[in-house]
Amino acid sequence: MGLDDRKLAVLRAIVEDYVSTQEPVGSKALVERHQLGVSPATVRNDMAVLEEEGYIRQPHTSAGRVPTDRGYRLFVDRLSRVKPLSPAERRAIERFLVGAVDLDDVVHRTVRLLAQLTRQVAVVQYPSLARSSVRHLELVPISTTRLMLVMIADTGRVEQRLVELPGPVPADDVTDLRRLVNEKLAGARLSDTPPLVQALVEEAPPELRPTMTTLATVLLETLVERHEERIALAGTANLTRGGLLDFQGSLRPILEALEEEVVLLKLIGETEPSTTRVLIGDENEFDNLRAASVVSTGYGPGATIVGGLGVLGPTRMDYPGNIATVRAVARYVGELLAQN
Amino acid sequence: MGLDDRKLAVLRAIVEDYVSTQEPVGSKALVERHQLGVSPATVRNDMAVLEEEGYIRQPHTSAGRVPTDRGYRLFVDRLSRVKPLSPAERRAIERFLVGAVDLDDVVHRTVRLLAQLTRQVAVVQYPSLARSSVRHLELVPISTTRLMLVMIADTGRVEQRLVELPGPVPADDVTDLRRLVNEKLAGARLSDTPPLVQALVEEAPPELRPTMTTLATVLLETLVERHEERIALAGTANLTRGGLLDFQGSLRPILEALEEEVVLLKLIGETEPSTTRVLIGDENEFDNLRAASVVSTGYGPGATIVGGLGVLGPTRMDYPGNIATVRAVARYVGELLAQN
DNA sequence: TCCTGGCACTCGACTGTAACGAGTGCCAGT
DNA sequence: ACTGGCACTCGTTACAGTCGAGTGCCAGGA
Repeated sequence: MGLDDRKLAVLRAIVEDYVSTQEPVGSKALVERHQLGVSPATVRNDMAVLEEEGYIRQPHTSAGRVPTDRGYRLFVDRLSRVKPLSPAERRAIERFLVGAVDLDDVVHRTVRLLAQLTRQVAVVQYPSLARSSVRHLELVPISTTRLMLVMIADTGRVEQRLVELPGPVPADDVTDLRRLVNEKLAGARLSDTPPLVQALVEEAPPELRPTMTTLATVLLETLVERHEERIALAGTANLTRGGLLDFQGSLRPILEALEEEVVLLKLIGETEPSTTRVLIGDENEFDNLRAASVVSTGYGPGATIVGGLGVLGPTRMDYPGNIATVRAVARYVGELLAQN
Repeated sequence: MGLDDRKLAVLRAIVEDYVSTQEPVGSKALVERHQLGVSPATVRNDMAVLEEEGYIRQPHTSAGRVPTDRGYRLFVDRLSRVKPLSPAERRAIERFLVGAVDLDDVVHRTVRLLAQLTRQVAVVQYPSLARSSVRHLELVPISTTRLMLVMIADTGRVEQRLVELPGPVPADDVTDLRRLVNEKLAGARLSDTPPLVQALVEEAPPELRPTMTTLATVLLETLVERHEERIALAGTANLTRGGLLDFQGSLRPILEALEEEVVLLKLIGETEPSTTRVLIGDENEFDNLRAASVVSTGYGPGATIVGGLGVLGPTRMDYPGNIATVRAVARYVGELLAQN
């Protein structure tokens, strides 16, 4: 159980070397590349202890050691300081995000930026509707029996949905509906809307009742229940770095997982306040992603969190660097959102 | 030069066998599996001719033959009939597309469906704005100096963009602007708008002039010039089938190409009327995709084409099957759009 | 008690050799 | 014009042997 300072230093050295060389690291190479002040034999003894405790393992007898998930965990928790970003990186972030005109634009730029800086797969969740407020609801007549419902959230997100009306509705009624809906819902948090929508139906003047009922259904369905979350993804080509050594030879499970929005949301969707989360190897709940790690954090204007973003890569990744980048990008995006 | 019927039959057999087995096919196996009515030796002679003409090649001496891009081309053009879809496939298409509520929804379902049916990477272009007409333009005040401009196209596409106004604009003016803009632009084809937008500015009453100018700039920028095209992608995990044999071992170039919208648009964006297009191997213009083939076609309500869709996979793909599926899906999507 | 040098051992990576067999090209015969 | 036969090619597989990185253990020394 006793892991003295030197053993920890050895573990740190193993993680760092393995991450950069991608090859099992042996005792001799270790003392050569790090100033440990002891001989290979001593390091070997330490390694034996570390292995017994489950922090490292040998791919096969007579090979060097490789960190286990548990080893990475210890490394992340206790052995690494977050790497400060280089000025070049800071500049890249600013340059990349300046000039975004749109929420869509912001999200796309962000996800590409993250992928480029970390050289991993990047994931950005659009501001969650559940954490947004309604800024405005617009009803646009498409035909006499069809409306386009457009909702604009305070985060800049815009959602639309076609509404099939039970019968023809004159233009004046649409104006009334628009007014009623906005009076009731504008400014409300999305998560608080269900009772308000209910009230809308009950308080509607009789002649608008059926239309309002339809509208209410769509509102609840689209804006609260259905695919209320959106995700942007970039950098899948980065999975092929380290030529098949990571991910034991098959990208298939990873690519499959990346196509599932639900999976991505669980991985990078914000949960706790604003801590950066690191999921190493099988710490995540998906079998397909047992060989992958995820670094994620929440972002939002000011102190509030409206969504999550992060990167996914092999367990053998540069945790300190990626943590720093993810945090920095999240902060910049937050500032950008705050300006709007 | 003389390719008699039997030689063509041999080529067809080679393509079919290679596509299904993924292994170079030899003369003996060929006569066993197809009723060619001649001996292996004869087939060998035919093969020698086919090789000389560049339709097939040997990976190495004493291996079977493999079709070249040119061979696939001949196969597609002259040796294959489009495979009729199985009833199961037809049912799958209908089941999948029924119940779509949204343009977004339609596109997402379509792209997943295509990926699933063909077991390739599927690409669907959103209805092109250039080929759409404006149904309605909405201006939503966000603050006194900011508007959200929302455009709804007749294809169901909705685009929005934040407009930073030169100065505060009262609500009444916004109403006027909305009316003016819609009077001028509603119903116009997007591609015809530039002169109309110009006229809008010139005809605007003096007090609205500066605001209208800003609005006009954004309109032109966002709706006509900038990322006016959108793309949905699915099935990248299918690239890993045939375990690295296709794509000579590295998915990297393919994944990189798939992240470039421009590339995808060039590949599946509609061009000629409504023919199905097949690009085999290096027939496409991208180095990264020399090992890939693309089957694509246009879709749209009725006879008009508003966008493209297709699949991308290894040159060794089931062309007749994929052509049939792509066409069928395009037709169904067209019908779906026509209903709205 | 802890560290070190030494030593025997393991085992994957690499090399060379040999046997195998799928597939070919060519030719003489029908 | 097709066919059977035959020699040849060459990748694949199996096996043996060598090499060397890396280990575990132990006895000796600070």
